[in-house]
Amino acid sequence: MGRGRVQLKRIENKINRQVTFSKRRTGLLKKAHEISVLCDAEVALIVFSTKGKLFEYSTDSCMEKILERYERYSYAERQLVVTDAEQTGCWSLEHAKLKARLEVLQRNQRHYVGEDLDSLSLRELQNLEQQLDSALKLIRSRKNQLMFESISELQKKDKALQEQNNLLAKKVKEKEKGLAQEAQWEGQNFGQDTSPVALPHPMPPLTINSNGVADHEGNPPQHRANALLPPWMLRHLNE
Amino acid sequence: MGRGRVQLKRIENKINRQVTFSKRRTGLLKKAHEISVLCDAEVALIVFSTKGKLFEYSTDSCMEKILERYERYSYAERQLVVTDAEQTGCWSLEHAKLKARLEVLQRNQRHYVGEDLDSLSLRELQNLEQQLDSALKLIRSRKNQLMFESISELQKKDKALQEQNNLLAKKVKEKEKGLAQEAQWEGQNFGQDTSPVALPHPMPPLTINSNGVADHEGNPPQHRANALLPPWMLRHLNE
DNA sequence: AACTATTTATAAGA
DNA sequence: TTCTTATAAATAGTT
Repeated sequence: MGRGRVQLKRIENKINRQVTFSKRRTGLLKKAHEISVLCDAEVALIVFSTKGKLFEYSTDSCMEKILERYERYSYAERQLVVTDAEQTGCWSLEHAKLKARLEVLQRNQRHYVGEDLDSLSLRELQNLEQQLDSALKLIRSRKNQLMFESISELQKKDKALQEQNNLLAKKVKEKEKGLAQEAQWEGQNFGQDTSPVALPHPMPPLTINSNGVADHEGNPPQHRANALLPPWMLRHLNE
Repeated sequence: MGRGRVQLKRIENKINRQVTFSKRRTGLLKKAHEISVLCDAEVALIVFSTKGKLFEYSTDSCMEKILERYERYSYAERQLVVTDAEQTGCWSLEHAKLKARLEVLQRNQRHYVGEDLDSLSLRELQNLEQQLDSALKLIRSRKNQLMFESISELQKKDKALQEQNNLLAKKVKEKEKGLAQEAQWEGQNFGQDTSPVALPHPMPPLTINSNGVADHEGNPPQHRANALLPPWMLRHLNE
């Protein structure tokens, strides 16, 4: 569009090239703006002159926004990359993957606590129910195992303490006797309370089914555990 | 440049806009390429259509290189310089954070499906149990709601079909009468089977408790639902 | 997707 | 650079 045809090759005359650059750059930016407005498109145009000067146009002056959109779009399209610039891209890809995975997990997590269920189909709900149901069984089993371990440990301790108690009581009695004799001999007596200590919580007999699972039928399990256990046991639950 | 002036504003006619976009896009890309070659400039052009489709041109197909150059240039210009190392560090920090969060979520997720329970204390187990228990309640409630919705919808359909069926049966009978009369007159009869079609699954009466939750006590819920529903219902469960 | 009447862009000249 | 102008290119409306 001018007084002569132009071949598509670098203009060798420096002045000419500079002039043409100036004119065409103006035209290009104008056309970029036009298509953006006329056709409701989002355009980003970046031009570096030979000398390194920057000219740019972007729809609504949101260059960064558009470039980000571009990155997202083109990463989704692309697959693997290698060079320096591309290594950066690869990292960002990793990042995007991580993010996506995180989102999936978070979504699942919400489902596991019973939130956001409206987005699930009946089939999915059924799977979820099944999964939670069996998880719950495992958890209860483990919980009971831990509780019974605690109990038997405490029972052992209890027994050991009682024995020690008896032993001490015996010794004290013997000492008393000796002292009584000395007192007979020396006319003195340092008397003490030496009756055996009564244990506060005699353990009830416990029966456990074969795999260590106590039965939970229907009702709220959390109250259940508390109701079954004496206070000292609850204190023991704090790990 | 066409048969009429064009005002610089969005083309309202959708078809026109789409056509114009296509034409101008071609022109724009061509011109971008031309200035790039003729004037030895580096050009990056990104266009998103209204519908979100991407079109791009970049000198030597090095979009990323040019975008990086742009970032450097424009950051330098804005004096918002973040050094390369800093940028990397920041990004890597983000990355690490994401990863950590992911790990936490994954750990939780395992607990939610009843795995890796040995690492939990009795207290934690109890919390988990409680959480899953209430989630399960919510899930079952939602599931039942969905099922009942399906059922009532199908009941409606059933009713409508039955009515239509009756109507059709009536019509056929009338036609038959007419034909019979004709046959009397003409000595012929084109008889057809005109009895109403029997519906295969008459719905049982359903009762629902106030918040749409059917009771699940103890046993495997997945078998439960299947056992409760006739085969046609199960087919309906595939969302 | 073609066609073509016009408008627009721009090469060359001043 | 900028303006002018002849001409090439682009494209709006039409088929």
